[in-house]
Amino acid sequence: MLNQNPKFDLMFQALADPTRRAMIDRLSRGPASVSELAKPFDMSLPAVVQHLQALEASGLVSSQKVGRVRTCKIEPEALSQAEQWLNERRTLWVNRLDRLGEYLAATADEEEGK
Amino acid sequence: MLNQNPKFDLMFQALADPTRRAMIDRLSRGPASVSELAKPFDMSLPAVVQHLQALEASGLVSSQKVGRVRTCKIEPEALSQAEQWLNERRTLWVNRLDRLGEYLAATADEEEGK
DNA sequence: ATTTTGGTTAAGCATGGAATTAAGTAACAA
DNA sequence: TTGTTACTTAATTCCATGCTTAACCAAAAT
Repeated sequence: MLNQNPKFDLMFQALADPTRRAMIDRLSRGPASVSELAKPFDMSLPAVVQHLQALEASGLVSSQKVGRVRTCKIEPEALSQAEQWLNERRTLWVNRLDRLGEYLAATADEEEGK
Repeated sequence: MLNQNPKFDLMFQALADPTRRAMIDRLSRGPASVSELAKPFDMSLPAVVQHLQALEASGLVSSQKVGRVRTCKIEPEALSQAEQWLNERRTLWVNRLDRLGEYLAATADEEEGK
């Protein structure tokens, strides 16, 4: 299916939960089955699967089932899209600050040299 | 107060809402008052202020009141922290993929040369 | 002094999210 | 073939979120 347009609502929503961030953290170290993913959490399996669904719906994680085990992995492109959204806004702001700094410096120079 | 520890729950929660992302987008172009921020939205002022509170609680935005107008601005450090969280996990995964690629390549070479 | 502007507080409502338990299915193992 | 493993589905509960209106307050303008 390879849907490429970023679903920021779902992505950031998915990232807002500590359980789901822990899952991403785990998956960043390599693929895992559902029950492997569930092991660290004091939580029913259906609860874990619901978190997983949130992660998949957002595109941050994908999975495929072989036999009876579903293996999950990170989708780095999606992570990257969220990253970029933040980066663009931040650099816009920071560059604006820089230009303001230059302007103030220039103005000060003029004052000095007048 | 200058609290420096990242509140990822609140940050990503704040980012999950399109109205709040639009506000950050607006603020990336420069500071704004509450009513300036509210203008683009078809929404009551209290609703906008509640969004703003979510943004401030997360640390992504700060504001200060002078006279009766409250001026809001982006906190680039907070943006950066969220960005880094994503980046660290993504690069971990990608590097792992690279090493796996190298391993497979090396194995193929051995096969070839045996 | 009165009105307008810019924002705040509070109460209430509707929807959605995180968890549970219980029951079901399908693959693999003995 | 019978049991165990690895999930899946469904129903339910409970709390959080996003929004509304109404009433309020204090600074600025007239």
